[in-house]
Amino acid sequence: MAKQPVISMRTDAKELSFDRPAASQIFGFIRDAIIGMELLPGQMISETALAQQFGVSRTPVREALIQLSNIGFVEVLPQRGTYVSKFSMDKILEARFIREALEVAVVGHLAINTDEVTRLEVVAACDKIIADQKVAAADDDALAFQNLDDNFHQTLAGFTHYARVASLIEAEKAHMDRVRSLSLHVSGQYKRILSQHASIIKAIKSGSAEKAAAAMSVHLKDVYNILEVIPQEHPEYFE
Amino acid sequence: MAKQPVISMRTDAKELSFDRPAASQIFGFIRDAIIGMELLPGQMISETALAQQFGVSRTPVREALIQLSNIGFVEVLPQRGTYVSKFSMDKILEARFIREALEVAVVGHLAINTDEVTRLEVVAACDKIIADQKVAAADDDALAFQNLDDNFHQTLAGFTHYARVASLIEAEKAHMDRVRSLSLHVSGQYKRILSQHASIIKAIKSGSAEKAAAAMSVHLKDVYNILEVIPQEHPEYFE
DNA sequence: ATCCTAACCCTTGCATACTAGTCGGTCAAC
DNA sequence: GTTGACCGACTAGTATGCAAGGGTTAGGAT
Repeated sequence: MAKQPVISMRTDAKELSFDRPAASQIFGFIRDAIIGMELLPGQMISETALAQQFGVSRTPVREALIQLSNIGFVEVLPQRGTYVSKFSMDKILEARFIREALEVAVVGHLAINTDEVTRLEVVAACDKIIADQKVAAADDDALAFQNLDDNFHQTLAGFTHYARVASLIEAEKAHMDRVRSLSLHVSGQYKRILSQHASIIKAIKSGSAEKAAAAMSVHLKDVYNILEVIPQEHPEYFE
Repeated sequence: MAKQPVISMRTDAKELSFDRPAASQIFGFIRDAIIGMELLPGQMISETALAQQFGVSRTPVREALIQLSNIGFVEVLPQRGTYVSKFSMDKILEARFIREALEVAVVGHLAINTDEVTRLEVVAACDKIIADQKVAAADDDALAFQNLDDNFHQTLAGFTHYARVASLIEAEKAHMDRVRSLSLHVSGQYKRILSQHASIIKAIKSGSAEKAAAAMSVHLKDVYNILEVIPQEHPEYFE
């Protein structure tokens, strides 16, 4: 009946739970697949195929894809198709700019616009994360180290109580993580990243907004520098 | 046939052009209506009513409303309805925080990471806008002054060539403009705003990132201070 | 009069069908 | 061999109908 052999009908059929909107769940699945490079930059995404895989109609899939295009993960070309976004140096630099602007403001805010009790809470929470990161570094567990890095930056943003700031930072970081997953030089960077994290916390503890901002700025510039070799290694994913 | 008397079938029927997706056009119309306070905070929005007014089906209207909920202009409650977002001091402060972070970074970037030719272009473009604003202030034309203010900030962001930065700033500013439209004290502020704008440009011209950032920070804090009286004047729009 | 219940109407979420635009291949004309 | 019209198989955009759940209200029992 179907012209397509429907070979992979169940290949990666994900189970959707019933207590949450399907569109939102599908959004999460596809986003994770893109970050995890299961869906490759430039690859076409078929609304109908996804609808079959998830066992739903095109409508929720379509709504998920629109959301993904908002955060720059896919591009939808009317009447032509929907494609996983390729990387571009411009977009990476822009993501770094936005993230640096926000995170610098966050640590500056935490350093001066909070009482000492809160500041100590921040320091305690982040010191714990740094300690865990040292363990992950000793074990050479890049994935755990990565997750703790996420945790570190989200914890800082979380203490501002600005929920959207945290989610913006997370979104910008996700773009970087997608690119970074192409390269695994990370393990060589443990020590530098750890000492940079420590500098940021030290500055917040001392109540110096300038030092905190400067430390965060140094950290992010350094982290993004790792990405500069990737376009040559994987030109097929860039545009 | 219809249970509704269809009284206002044509009340504000907008014409949609055929060369662009309906959903995107409807998004623009509703967003402008919300900024212009034609749709009031807390007011319910009916998908079906809007579909009738625009002469389309619910689908594109629905997609437009989802987009609007992403930028925080409406809230959609499943099975209950879609409502224009009310204001809240928390959200206003957060919008200010994000905007300040980005705009401070923008002027800092322009002050140091550009060659002198570009910097002179920035200064020239902004000086022109400031001159126009002086005229608008002399005429007491608040609307023109407002539009030029938009222009000023968008021009600065535009020179970074980071398109998403500009659009993020615009989005955050839109939230403020919506609140500000409740109050028309603006006319008393012309002189201060003008001199603040001039300070920002002067700092960029001198190539001092610190001074430029500080000047922008002062400006934005001052502008948002105007909003602090509004919750008392219009508690019905706040939550 | 008060409380509980059930029917109804409204909402958004999803499914399905249809429209129109684009790509790719085939085949005829030159 | 090259070009161009045509046709079929895709695509996203839109229309419409149905399902599921919350809110309100009328009506009956107490």
